[in-house]
Amino acid sequence: MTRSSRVRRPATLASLAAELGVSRTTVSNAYNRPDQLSTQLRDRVLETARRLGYPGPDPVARSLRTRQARAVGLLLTEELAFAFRDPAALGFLEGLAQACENAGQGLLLIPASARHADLGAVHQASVDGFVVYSVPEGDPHFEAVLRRPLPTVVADQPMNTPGVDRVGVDDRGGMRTLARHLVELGHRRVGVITMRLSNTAFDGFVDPERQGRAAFGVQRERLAGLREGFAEAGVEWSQVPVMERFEHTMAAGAAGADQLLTHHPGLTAVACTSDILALGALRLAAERGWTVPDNLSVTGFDGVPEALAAGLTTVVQPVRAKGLAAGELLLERGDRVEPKSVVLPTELSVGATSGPARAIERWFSGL
Amino acid sequence: MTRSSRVRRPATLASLAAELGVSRTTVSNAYNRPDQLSTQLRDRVLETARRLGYPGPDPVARSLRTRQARAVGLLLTEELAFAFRDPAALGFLEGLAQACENAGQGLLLIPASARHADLGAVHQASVDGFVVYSVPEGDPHFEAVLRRPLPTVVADQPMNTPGVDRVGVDDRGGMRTLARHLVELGHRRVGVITMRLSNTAFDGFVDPERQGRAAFGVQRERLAGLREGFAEAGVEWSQVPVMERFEHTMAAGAAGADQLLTHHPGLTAVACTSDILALGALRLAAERGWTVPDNLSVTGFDGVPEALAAGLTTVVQPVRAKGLAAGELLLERGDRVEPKSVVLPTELSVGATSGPARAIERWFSGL
DNA sequence: TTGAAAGCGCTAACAC
DNA sequence: GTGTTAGCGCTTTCAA
Repeated sequence: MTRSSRVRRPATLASLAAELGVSRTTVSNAYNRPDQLSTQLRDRVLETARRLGYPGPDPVARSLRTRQARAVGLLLTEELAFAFRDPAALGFLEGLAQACENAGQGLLLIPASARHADLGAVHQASVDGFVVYSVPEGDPHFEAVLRRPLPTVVADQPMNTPGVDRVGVDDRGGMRTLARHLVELGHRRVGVITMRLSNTAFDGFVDPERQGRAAFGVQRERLAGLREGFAEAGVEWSQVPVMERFEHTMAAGAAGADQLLTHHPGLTAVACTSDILALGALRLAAERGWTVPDNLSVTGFDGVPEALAAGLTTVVQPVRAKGLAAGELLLERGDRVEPKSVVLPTELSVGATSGPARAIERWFSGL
Repeated sequence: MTRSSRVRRPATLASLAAELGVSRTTVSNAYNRPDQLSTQLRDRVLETARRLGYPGPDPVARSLRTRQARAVGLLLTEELAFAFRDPAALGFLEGLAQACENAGQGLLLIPASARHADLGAVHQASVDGFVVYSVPEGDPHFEAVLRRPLPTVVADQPMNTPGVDRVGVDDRGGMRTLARHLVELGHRRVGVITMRLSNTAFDGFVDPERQGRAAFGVQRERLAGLREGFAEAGVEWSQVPVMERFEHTMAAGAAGADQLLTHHPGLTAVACTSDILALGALRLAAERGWTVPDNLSVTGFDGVPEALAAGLTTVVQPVRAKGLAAGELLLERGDRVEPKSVVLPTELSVGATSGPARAIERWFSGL
């Protein structure tokens, strides 16, 4: 069978019915309700279909008629390829894919990076609902999703979208616990490296005012958790330098740590709002010849495999479960009308990168 | 705005036209051909749409009419979750996603694991074409794809599907080069660990006859490459023990190596058809207290990050480029009719796990 | 069991 | 710049 013969669409359900001398209903039934017609007739229909090269009911036409697409759309504002590179996103995706597979639904990845300014991809997505993964507040693609008359569940952010289901994790509580851990170890002079707070490219120190205005609610929450945890020990948040990095790579983490520690050489600990950034900070410490945690404590957030393998002290969030929950929330909603919010727990994983604060030693041994 | 009000679909293009007192064409044009009507009228249409809560043209109806879905379907026979765990599959996916994004197309992951015996997901996929990733010969889901009157490109396997585009890598040549490398190092007594040759669960030694019948063409090719490379040095293939493992995990690699080396204690090198298996073999060597490569040489295939980081001698294939090429082949086909085949080069990466054959030493030092 | 009729919501000629 | 007409291919009451 050559490609060209396969690519033409010769037969339709109607033409098949005509050929057979039966009604369209009968042909439709042969595919969709085998119990509605005799076995012989059904076999004759299927056999003739094969002969004519009829590939079965057209899915789009069927969708139009039945009003369902058997697929869920996934909106990420990042480039699609990012989803396959970022370990946390990957875990989420794996869980979501699992939920879809369990329900026999497809998963449509929608191209909606900032590059593509047009919203066509969202408008054109043939899906029964949307999962929105970690998108900043006010994102136009997200707003286009909301305009579609379809059920939607948000994962992580934006938070507090009225009437929309959400699944997230206890970002604030996790970070508060982490802060307490550092406090217990004696750390009072701490610095923070945070992922981007908005989608305008910026790298540098951010004051509390800008922190509060962050378009990424998850980062706001994680910073708030740190603030609360340190406040318990009397550490004034305004005295805690917070370094923002637009890119989310180890290189960005290293550069952020470099800038942070250059301007605040007295820090005994650096808390990062993601593992990737923390791994970068670790790398920088190594470059400077510092021993972790003797000269510097470094912590992360997420609990991605790479970080756990590296022994990073971090807050572990159940990324896979989050993806699974998002999918299930969407797929098993029935006729529920009240929006539902699921918050999954986080857990502190104490690794080998946090230890007692011993700032002075660094000056003797490290430099 | 509450969820329930968003979920209802109140307005259609027709009702909007009626409300406005214009024709449906005009409303359609307002969305699809802004240049076909005056700005004032267009604004009036859009404004009224907002007021009535009309979410814009229904994508399914539009697809039916225009005969395009702006999405490509991806068929993998494995569970979807697998795709997010296997590093080689991940690289492929990343490249493919990139290609889709560049073209403004969605990427639909189709649930088609062996678990779901029904082909509905394939039949129901609203896409403009399919990419099929590494599927065994005779796979029913794949055959269902072929029956759909849509362009299709196969990645890796099955090989030689008439009339269908394919992108793959030089599996055979890569392995031949690897074999020569081992030969140069003096290895003559070698064993092989291969990924599954069919989808019937089997773990154990496989004779050349079963090797030739393998449903996974890629494995056939890699084995053939080894055979040819060793043949040049006069090593008879029938004397080379080949161990098959159904699972594709490090644990499976370790178990395979254990069985292989127990039955053939004289081997000086183990060539694996994937990095994951090779990493498992490495682990086993460590467990036995052997030094690699002094007591045993171990090689892989793929060049995944983990393996490269571990210093594995392996054949590197450009997985990302393969995904990108698959997407581009599908999306940029124009009205080409001749099937096209793209074979990407592979490259030997000599790491720290292959060294001169020194079988005897192992007996003194290792046991 | 089978068939006739009525759309699902939209776009694209083509005419005005 | 705007409207008329004719489907895209299918499912689903409902009646026979």
